[in-house]
Amino acid sequence: MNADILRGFTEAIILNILKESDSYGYKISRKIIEKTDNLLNIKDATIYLAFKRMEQNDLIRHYWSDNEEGARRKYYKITDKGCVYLKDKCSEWERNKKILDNLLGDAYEGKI
Amino acid sequence: MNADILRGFTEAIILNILKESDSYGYKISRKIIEKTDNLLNIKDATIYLAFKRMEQNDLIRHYWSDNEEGARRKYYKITDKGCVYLKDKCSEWERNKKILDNLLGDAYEGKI
DNA sequence: ATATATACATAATAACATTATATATAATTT
DNA sequence: AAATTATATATAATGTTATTATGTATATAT
Repeated sequence: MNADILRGFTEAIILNILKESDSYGYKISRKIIEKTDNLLNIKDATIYLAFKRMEQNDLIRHYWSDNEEGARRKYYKITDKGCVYLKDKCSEWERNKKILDNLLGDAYEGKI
Repeated sequence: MNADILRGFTEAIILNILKESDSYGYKISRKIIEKTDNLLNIKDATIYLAFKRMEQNDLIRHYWSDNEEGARRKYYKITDKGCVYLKDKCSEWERNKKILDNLLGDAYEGKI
């Protein structure tokens, strides 16, 4: 449940969810838990902070939902810049996987 | 060259090198650069800070080299506890790889 | 003689995730 | 009806770790 390895990738995780469809904090939080079978639980505060950073960097933009009933929801939409960022981050992830696999490679005899 | 994804894994990288043979800061630094073909350059200060933390947690122990000529070297040796820690970190890495692959999986069409 | 490589160390800074806390509404349970 | 839980957003305080900057010292190469 330690999310430290994912440091720096919270934004990419969120962006990849937003690429499928616009969404909002609470739902994204639940989706990550569901998608990872409860192995990764990114905290609400982490997500809202990431939203803030990403909107400042124009990776996402928000709008408020117009539903009268139910609690208000702040929806986010990925921007073109966000798509590029996501693609770059995926490349970075592939590269980093190779690097760390290489550096830890021979420590594996007897995996999980 | 961004080492942020490796945050939390600097210690495992060092321990894996120490598992092969006792070594010291400068040499480990060079070895990581060499092993990753210059893709990962963990800074000296990062390594020495990691040494400090790991020695406090009894993952490694040091001794000074007795060579009269040449600059003095502080060698480090992995402990049993360090071996266990390394093994755990490798499991964690395998687990985290699956999680992030899962979460970024469909953003891949068109890898590096 | 000077520059570069080797070698260690610490303080200051930056970045990001978590915890704690606050607010508010809707739905469910007792 | 009251209390609890789920839904929903937000910020301040804290903790961890990596980097940059800086300092010291010796050995080697130019």
